[in-house]
Amino acid sequence: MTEPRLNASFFSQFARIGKALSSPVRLELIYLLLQGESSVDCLAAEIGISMANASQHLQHLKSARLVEARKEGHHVLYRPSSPAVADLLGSLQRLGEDRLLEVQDLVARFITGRDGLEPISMEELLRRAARDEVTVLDVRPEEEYEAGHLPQAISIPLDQLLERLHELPAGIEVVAYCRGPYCLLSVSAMEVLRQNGFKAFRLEEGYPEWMVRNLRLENKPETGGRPPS
Amino acid sequence: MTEPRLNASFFSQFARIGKALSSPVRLELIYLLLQGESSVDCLAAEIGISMANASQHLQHLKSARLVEARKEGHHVLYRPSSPAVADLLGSLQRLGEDRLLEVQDLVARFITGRDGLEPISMEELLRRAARDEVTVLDVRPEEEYEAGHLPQAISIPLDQLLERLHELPAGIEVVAYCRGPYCLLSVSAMEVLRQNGFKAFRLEEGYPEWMVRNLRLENKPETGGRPPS
DNA sequence: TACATATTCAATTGAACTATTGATTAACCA
DNA sequence: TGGTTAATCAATAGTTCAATTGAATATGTA
Repeated sequence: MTEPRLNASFFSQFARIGKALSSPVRLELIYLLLQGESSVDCLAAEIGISMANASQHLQHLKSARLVEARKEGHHVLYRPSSPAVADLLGSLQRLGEDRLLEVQDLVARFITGRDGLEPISMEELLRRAARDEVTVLDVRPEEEYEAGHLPQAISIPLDQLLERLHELPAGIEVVAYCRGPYCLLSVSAMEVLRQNGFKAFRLEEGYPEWMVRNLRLENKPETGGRPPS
Repeated sequence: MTEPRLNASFFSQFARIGKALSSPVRLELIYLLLQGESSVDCLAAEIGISMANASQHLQHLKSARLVEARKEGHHVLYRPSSPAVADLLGSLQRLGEDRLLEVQDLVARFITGRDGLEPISMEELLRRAARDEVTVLDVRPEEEYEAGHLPQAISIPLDQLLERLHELPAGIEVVAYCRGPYCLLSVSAMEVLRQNGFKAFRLEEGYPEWMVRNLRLENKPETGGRPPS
């Protein structure tokens, strides 16, 4: 009988994906790309690295098939290659939060602990939204909103929030969301809103989490923007 | 307003986990540990590497909190630190199978394509098992069976299968399972069984996949062995 | 207590990875 | 056609990583 030893090349293939996830820079690139497709120079500027460096990391991600690229004008636009990427990053984050004390520390320090701003859950949001009790506010940069957002959400990027507060319906509570549990945009947004007399909450999950969960819902509610192709 | 730039240390922490997943050897170690806890020399022997090398990789995994160790006699037994590890590896495999053509090739060559031995699904198995129509056969090494197995499964390791065929109830079809979709034990088992007149099928998923899905079931069926602590 | 076994530690080697720099290609615009 | 911008390529130096070897540390057994 042939010894049914599994070829080691299986594991080498999966290790390619592991390698892609092994650099903080690449993880941040993926994280940003999950907000919507973006060009190399935007990404480089957002992270604060050189374009050549960003380009190389993106090539690395592309060769592991985690992202895809298309050319438009003089820009090359990268995007995640599949919803399974969001899923994988979600698993990674869950495990990290579960097992790495350092992450728990950082979460407590930067997010949860900030003067009792407890977040609300997606279920809670959907419940209140169904009864028109809330304004859903997207505080990410405008391009990310345009690449896709939660249904009924209105867009006011955080840096314009103060001067555009009048656009928000008065007397209705506001739920702000951003890129995800580790993004601080909605935390700051809540502080601004509360200081200006709004009853405001923060959605813990962000757009990528919503995408993942939405894909698993049978009856998907109308999506606001185009889903990432 | 303070620029709410997310500290790069978040990504560095998650990259620790990515690094742990970036070596084929470490992936294989995790894969084996998902079958049940095991000692360093067993793992080293199974993979075919030196003990010092295995030890170092295991320490690497431990420092990323993917595995834990306990001492028993002169053996140190390692095990996955959390069910979330199985979940992460599942996500990784799904993405790999989805995106990496090389994996698809290997799967087709070694597993699916082997003379039309189409596998059955877990749902199918549960349906047939409920009506006592099948014998569920665990063909992994005995220690792995003892560390945990599917309900009602009987254990005959592949290398003993030929001489222990008489233990299987005659006239009832057999569903063999092993470590998972990339494990060839159940493929070989099917061949042996069919050559000896049994109606035999292969469960595509293995023990780890069953664990993950079982954890998500509300009404969990009685577990056969002890769940990994 | 001495010995054998299982595991880890420490040091070394060569290979692989990261970020930087400057040069090069490709697409658009005047 | 020449200029400008975006992106990639190529070469480099510093760093990290993997596997090997041999020594050191426990832990149980004769």
